[in-house]
Amino acid sequence: MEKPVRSGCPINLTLETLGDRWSLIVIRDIMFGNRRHYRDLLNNSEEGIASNILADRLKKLTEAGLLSAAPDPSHKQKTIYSLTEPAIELVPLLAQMGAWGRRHTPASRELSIRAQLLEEGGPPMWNAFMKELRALHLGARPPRRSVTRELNAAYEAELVAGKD
Amino acid sequence: MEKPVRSGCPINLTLETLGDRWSLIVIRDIMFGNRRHYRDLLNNSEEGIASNILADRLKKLTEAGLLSAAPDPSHKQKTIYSLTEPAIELVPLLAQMGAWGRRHTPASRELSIRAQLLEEGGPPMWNAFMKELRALHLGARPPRRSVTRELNAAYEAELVAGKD
DNA sequence: TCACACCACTTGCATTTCGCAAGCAGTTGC
DNA sequence: GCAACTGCTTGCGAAATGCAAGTGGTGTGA
Repeated sequence: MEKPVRSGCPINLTLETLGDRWSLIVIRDIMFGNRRHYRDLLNNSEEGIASNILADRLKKLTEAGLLSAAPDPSHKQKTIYSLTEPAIELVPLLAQMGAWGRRHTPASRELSIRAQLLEEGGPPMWNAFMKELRALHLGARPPRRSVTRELNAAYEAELVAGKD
Repeated sequence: MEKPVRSGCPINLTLETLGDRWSLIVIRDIMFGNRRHYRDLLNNSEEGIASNILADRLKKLTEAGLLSAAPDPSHKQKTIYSLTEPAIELVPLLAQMGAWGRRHTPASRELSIRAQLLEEGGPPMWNAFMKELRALHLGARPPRRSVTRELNAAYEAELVAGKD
């Protein structure tokens, strides 16, 4: 029943679960944007994902063990999506993607302060951020310093400054 | 004429050029397998890429400035594909992909010694490897130490040892 | 010189995935 | 009680993918 695996190469295996145009966008929005509900992800995605694609990705990512879905206690109809540990450990990968895109992509605009911070911060900042994600998504003990706050503050400041 | 960009987020921009099932596989084979010709990439790819898809990706990656194509002086009919500097700077990203796939993927078999070496070696090894790629693909001055040789030696040894 | 293998692709066609718009049953807020 | 909102689903045309076969040109051995 399982989809056959093309090869055992770990790069290929990563590509088989995440190698499409939307999976990592969804994870990015949950990770950096802290969007935890379907509607949030659907409407507040800058890229405009289609509803059926979003539903499909949420299902597949959940089946792949990268997300977990739970009912929201404050609202019977809402489902709350959380990152799992494997997804949290995508932080270094996303940091590298951001860094590469920022440097080598034609249209890379200035609106990438978070990628820049993550790039400059390097592994220590990634680790701090991952700790914080574990607190938010896995219920672990929260760290003292909030990297998310730093990232978002910088992002908001930039939005106000040079809106496009 | 250009395809519209979904958003300026650098992660998204990276995904728009590399976010499909084959682009990074092709780059991986050129990068780690040193396959420089169409036939090489077609036949020796473990994943079995289709010929039309390969042609399409080579074209797109060349247009995106990640590969360059040149006639092979030793054989008039052959085209030799080289990585460009932006593609070489994907080494950290691919290293992270390999590391993640090795750790979090169900079928990740032992046949991933290169990913492990690259993971353990960290940024210093990535940099050494990138230097060597610049020598191979851009005609830069070759470094003293060959990381490629190390990686490939380890890979061959493993192939002999635990063939699957 | 002539057949034959090899070169980088193309072409045609069936299957799968994507993307858009609309719809749906249940829930909440006023 | 009704409109707005919840997480999805459905239908359908368009695009991407995968497979097999073919094309025109070239190097190579007899």
